[in-house]
Amino acid sequence: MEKPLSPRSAAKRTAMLDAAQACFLESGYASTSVDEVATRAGVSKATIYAHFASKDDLFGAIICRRCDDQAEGLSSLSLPDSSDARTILTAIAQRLMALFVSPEVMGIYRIVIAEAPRYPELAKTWYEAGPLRGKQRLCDVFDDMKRRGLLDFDDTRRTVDAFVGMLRGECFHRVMIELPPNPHFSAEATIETAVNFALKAFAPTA
Amino acid sequence: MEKPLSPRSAAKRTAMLDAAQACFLESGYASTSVDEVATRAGVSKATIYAHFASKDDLFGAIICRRCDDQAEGLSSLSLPDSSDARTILTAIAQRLMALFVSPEVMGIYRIVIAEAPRYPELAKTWYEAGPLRGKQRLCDVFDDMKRRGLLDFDDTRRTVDAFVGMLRGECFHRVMIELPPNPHFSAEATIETAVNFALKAFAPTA
DNA sequence: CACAAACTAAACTGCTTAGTTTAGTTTGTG
DNA sequence: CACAAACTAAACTAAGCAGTTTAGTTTGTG
Repeated sequence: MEKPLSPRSAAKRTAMLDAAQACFLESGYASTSVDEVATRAGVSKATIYAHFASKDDLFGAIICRRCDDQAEGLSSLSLPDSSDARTILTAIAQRLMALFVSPEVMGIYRIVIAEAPRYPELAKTWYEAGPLRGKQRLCDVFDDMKRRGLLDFDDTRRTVDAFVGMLRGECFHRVMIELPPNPHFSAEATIETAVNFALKAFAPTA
Repeated sequence: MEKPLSPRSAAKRTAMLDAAQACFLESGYASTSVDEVATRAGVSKATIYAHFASKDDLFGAIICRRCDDQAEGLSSLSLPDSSDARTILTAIAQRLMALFVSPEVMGIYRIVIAEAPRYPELAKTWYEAGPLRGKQRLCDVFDDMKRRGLLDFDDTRRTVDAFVGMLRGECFHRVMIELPPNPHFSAEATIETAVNFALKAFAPTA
């Protein structure tokens, strides 16, 4: 339903989005000026306003692009074909944790949270394209493990929600507010605790 | 090590901090002007600059005051004197969840996250006075439960971290980015899932 | 090469903001 | 009531910013 868009334009557009994303992640939305974005993108300010109606519109375009990326990234997230619950859960937790603390995902997370009260629809779009879709995929994996007798639990969605939540502890928060890491709460330790926790709670009794 | 401060001054100071906090929580740091704060506090702008060296300084004073409040609030957090693990864990989870989603705590959380990259020491101060101290208190409670044979686990801090993490799931995120609540992930359901999870994993075997 | 679309640098408008200054007023205290 | 500290309203400086305009340049295409 959209643009053929000449190759030259497309390249500029990408450069602008990349630059804007970098600026916003570094300095936040309000503290980033359109001139900065233009300079960083190697583009004139007039060009930015030829592509985007306003600074808000540019912000929206960035979030939407990230949503598309997330959708792609999720479908390529493959898991080991193991029949050991610990192996699978650990692999899931490692991938999730790596995602959560990656600078890009963390940066978007920070900025969406900060701007959510003023851009509720954007926050909604991001949340549904990212965390919600991700959890849906995890539900499929958990259901599959249940079917294979590797785990036993009642409500898949709530179980997955709790499992993912355990990964957002001290370690995650320290990255989020840029505190030095605490070795007692390393990513590995957090993952191990969560997996042990889950195995104890959901090991099949039968 | 500080100021006696006349009662008149102290009242104005409080009014300024209250107004500034409300403004920052509503609109974020960058989007709030000092004039707005002055108007809201019923105070002249000159008075603000008589009390605080800069807008940054004002921001810092707010975070510090919240830290003091948190420290007080935590020590008055009393728990039921029960010998049933479920009762105690549920009470803990309810209090934590109520705290997490309260507008004031949520507002500070959002703003600290958003501004953390630019105010790392403030974020650190806040984190240590709030979440970290809170978890320390929880560790005491968990240790006590272990001593009384109500729970069994290895590493207290990691266990508490995981338990608290489970409360920061879908429900919490929806509040954070102001999405309408999902009945399947109500606060009550989240608490129940987390408590069931913990009881299964940490019920004493002996 | 001619033409149109997309771009550029730079100046410009109009507005907002942090922070200061001034000149005068309120308020508690002796 | 006299005095000093704290306050006030309002004007002011200096800077930054979103967004526009202008006049001219690059670039792919027929």
